[in-house]
Amino acid sequence: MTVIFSKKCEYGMQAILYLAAREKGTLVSADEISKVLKIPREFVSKILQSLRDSGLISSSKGKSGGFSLAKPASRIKLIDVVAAIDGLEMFDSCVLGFQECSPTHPCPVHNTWGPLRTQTYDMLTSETIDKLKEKTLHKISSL
Amino acid sequence: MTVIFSKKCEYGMQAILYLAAREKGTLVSADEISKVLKIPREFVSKILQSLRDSGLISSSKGKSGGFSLAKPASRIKLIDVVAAIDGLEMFDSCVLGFQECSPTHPCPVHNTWGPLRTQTYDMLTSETIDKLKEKTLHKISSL
DNA sequence: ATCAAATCAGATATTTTTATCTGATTAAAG
DNA sequence: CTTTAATCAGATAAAAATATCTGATTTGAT
Repeated sequence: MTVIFSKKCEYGMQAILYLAAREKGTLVSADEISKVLKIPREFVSKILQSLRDSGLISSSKGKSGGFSLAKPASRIKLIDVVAAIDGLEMFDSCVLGFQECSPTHPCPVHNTWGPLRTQTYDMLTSETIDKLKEKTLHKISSL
Repeated sequence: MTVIFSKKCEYGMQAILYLAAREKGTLVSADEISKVLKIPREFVSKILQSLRDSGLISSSKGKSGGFSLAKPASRIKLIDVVAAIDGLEMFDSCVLGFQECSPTHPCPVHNTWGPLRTQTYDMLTSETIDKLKEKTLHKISSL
């Protein structure tokens, strides 16, 4: 049973949205993120580390350390998080799992699937973390 | 890294499409399906068994036994295979992984994601195995 | 200086998915 | 009636995804 993105990726998107929503110059600890978003602490910690490695967020160690966005929220898109965690393979591999699936050797749903995939990609590319800030605040307040 | 459907589901869709394309009253063995579609024999065998349990295909044992569609290809849709194998949870769970995600407590991408998901669902619902028969034949001939 | 609170890296554990093995059963054909 | 080619059920194995543990390091505050 699949749900588009891996748990890691879902958590990563939640976390980075939370960072953007929560941000007022202060650093946010993995512990806080874990508690608010109900993600296992050590797991979200690893995910945050990988997002840092990808350059989307930055971290500082020691007491009162934590995480923050590495660049303006307006310059971070959902697709960046997907690319960093799940990769973009899903956007150019065959939905029916055929090895080669191209315009010259299309799978049976190649043409109907294509536009849907493109729309999905475009959506993830146009949604910046910044644009989603208000909605994230609302969502968080209901957790 | 996710690709929408599980391997099982991809293989299941390929196999049922193959059955429809291949069908001229004859039964098709798991071995043939495995070879043509390059799916591990015992694995596709299990998948075929589960599709039989779901009532989409039927099987007969013994020499010259094999599998065939359990009903007219025009009455089998891709969504039936997805429902049988991966389940339909992906069509009503939150794409960002939030526990509750509803119009009253929407996740940040609830409204942009909704239409895309609906379109995807509709596509899988309108594509019958029968309609995809010709395209499947073309695809098979290139394997 | 010591303590406390945090990240960090690497190892380990658990669960799920993917794949294979074993042997039983069935049924057509020689 | 024996052989052969197939499904079938259940167990097992291997790989990947998810989650946890351990202890080291960093850094601000007491």
